[in-house]
Amino acid sequence: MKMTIKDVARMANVSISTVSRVINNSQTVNSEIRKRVLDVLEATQFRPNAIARTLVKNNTSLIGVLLPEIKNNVFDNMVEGINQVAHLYGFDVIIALSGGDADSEIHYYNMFREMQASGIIISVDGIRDALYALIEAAGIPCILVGRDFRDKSIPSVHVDNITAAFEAVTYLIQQGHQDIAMLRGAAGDISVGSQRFLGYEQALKAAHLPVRPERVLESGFSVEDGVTSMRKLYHSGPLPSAVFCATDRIAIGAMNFLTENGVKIPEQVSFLGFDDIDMATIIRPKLSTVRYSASELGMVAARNLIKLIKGEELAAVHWSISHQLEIRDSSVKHGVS
Amino acid sequence: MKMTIKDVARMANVSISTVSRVINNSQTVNSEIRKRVLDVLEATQFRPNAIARTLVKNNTSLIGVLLPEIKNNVFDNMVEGINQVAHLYGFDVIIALSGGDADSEIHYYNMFREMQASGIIISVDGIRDALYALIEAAGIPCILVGRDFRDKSIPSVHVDNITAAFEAVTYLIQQGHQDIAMLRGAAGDISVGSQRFLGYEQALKAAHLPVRPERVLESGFSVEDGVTSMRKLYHSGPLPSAVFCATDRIAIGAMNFLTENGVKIPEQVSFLGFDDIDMATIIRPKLSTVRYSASELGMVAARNLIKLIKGEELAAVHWSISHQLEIRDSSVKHGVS
DNA sequence: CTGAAAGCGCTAACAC
DNA sequence: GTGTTAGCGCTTTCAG
Repeated sequence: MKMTIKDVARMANVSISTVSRVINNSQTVNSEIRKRVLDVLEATQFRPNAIARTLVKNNTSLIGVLLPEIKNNVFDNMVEGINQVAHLYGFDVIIALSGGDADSEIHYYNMFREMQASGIIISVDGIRDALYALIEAAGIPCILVGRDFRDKSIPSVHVDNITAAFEAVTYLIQQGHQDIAMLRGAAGDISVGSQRFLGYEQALKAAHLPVRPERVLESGFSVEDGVTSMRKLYHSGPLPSAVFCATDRIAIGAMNFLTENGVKIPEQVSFLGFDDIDMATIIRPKLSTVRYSASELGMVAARNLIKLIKGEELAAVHWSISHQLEIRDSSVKHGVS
Repeated sequence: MKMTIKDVARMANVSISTVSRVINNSQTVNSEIRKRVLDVLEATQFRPNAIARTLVKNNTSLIGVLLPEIKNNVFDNMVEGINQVAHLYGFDVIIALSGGDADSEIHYYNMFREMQASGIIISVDGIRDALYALIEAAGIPCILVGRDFRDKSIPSVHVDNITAAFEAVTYLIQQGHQDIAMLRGAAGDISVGSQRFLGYEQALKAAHLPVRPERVLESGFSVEDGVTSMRKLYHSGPLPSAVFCATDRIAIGAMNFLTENGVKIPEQVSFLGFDDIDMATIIRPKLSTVRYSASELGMVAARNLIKLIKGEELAAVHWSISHQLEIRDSSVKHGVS
């Protein structure tokens, strides 16, 4: 069943180089012979061994994408963006899922490397030292996506989380809210949640409002985490008048919890999320949120990775893509009912 | 930057075979020499070229997974299942996204093949003839996931869509509903939507209820498609008392449309979905649906693929995994308010 | 226990 | 325009 060029050559009564030439269209071949080869190729459904080809040509047209998970909508759109521009330039993209596990990240990074991938796009919430060192040591074109990695030297594409969060919270303040809680994601100084928290903090300070620790809840980034955090907040005293959430998923969980406990949204509590996932417009009330284009994130990453692969000069090392406030039904002026 | 075993050998003052032996632990090497090599390996962060290794060993431990998209929650859980058992057996899994495009499917299938993947898992809504022929010709271990492919000879894993839909609609009938509409997905005899429609039809017939074409709406499988279909139904006369949807996403769109038009769910119209995606429990009312484990789908697929790869005998060619009705808040007895 | 050498399937000089 | 041949980087006999 498994054939080689040699087999094809024998069947078509030509040399292996001739077969290689017609497969790759690399040189003109006598049209009659060419046809003979083509026929065998068709009849046998032969496919050249890319492994062998890669070995001699010493380059692939493969882009590896390393993701923690795909449950998150954002990744899906991002991959779509990557796919789109990669295909434009003739690159194939393959994806590996790390599950957020550090060992797995290293494992798959090395797998891409061993597969001789031309470039790698990594989306991690916070990059760990070991991976970081590996990327630098390996020297394969690589772009980080997601968080603001401006403190690092590896190129990255991201949303300006701090500014976006600052603007979101400032909007809430302008709407008259003074007691604004934040449901941030995981703690630690490496995560998206931390950057969005920074923006929250700056906005409050700019408005001379106190940052009260008891109004800042730490958790994961999931719907369930939103429920948990909100439950804590709910049982710890009077409700804030607005809640800023590090992700839409957190916001959705939190809103569900409140609704089930008879709290009216947005009349009693306003909500603002981040990411603008599909669900944001599906739930009721529709979620006000910070929108950005995840597919643009992917496209910018892919485009620059390809430049890197081709050895072209990069215009910058870190790119941020734009964001907008998308005000919908989960937030209103303070005091409105 | 890019090194070979040769470089390592030179640096450690040994032969390349010795280096290979310590990398692969394939033969005992004098512990002192071994250490010398290990040190160089560590210092240089050297990684062997998997391409070359694969070429000589003529096998990879790679499983390729071909998906139409990842936006759909079901795929995410499925991949998780695949990952889990693949890792158990020492396989790496890589994913490619076809976007549902026929050419892309063939392209990526061939890519996996050229990469010498040991096996391939393909999730397609309906498999097209060209791909099918290719799979048969290529002779690489392959498993289809998703639809019921019992009419085909390529092994498959799936939910028994017909039976599940039959049971779902029968439940609705037992609840007193007589006028039950169906929002099926895409038409054509190859899709999941068609099988679920078959179950709907059988249930009505078994209860001696008429299958009225004007109560069956065709569309895609998305939330937006649900809105569109429901709008049509809404403007075409009296509302049915219950609606069975081919996917949860359709159901969610349809429910949103109705809610926005002042229709009470489930008091006026009961809803039943299919898939039990995350959103089903997040929206209000919580969606009654047919539940199955997508990760089980993935696990069964991976397990059997690995058997195929190892040349072991398969207990069957087609497996269906179990399903349950998950009754929540979107459906009630007919006439209850 | 270690090194030399053959060869995996393919491409790309290089001859003819 | 076609065939012969030398590797690509690695593993694996086969000698020593």
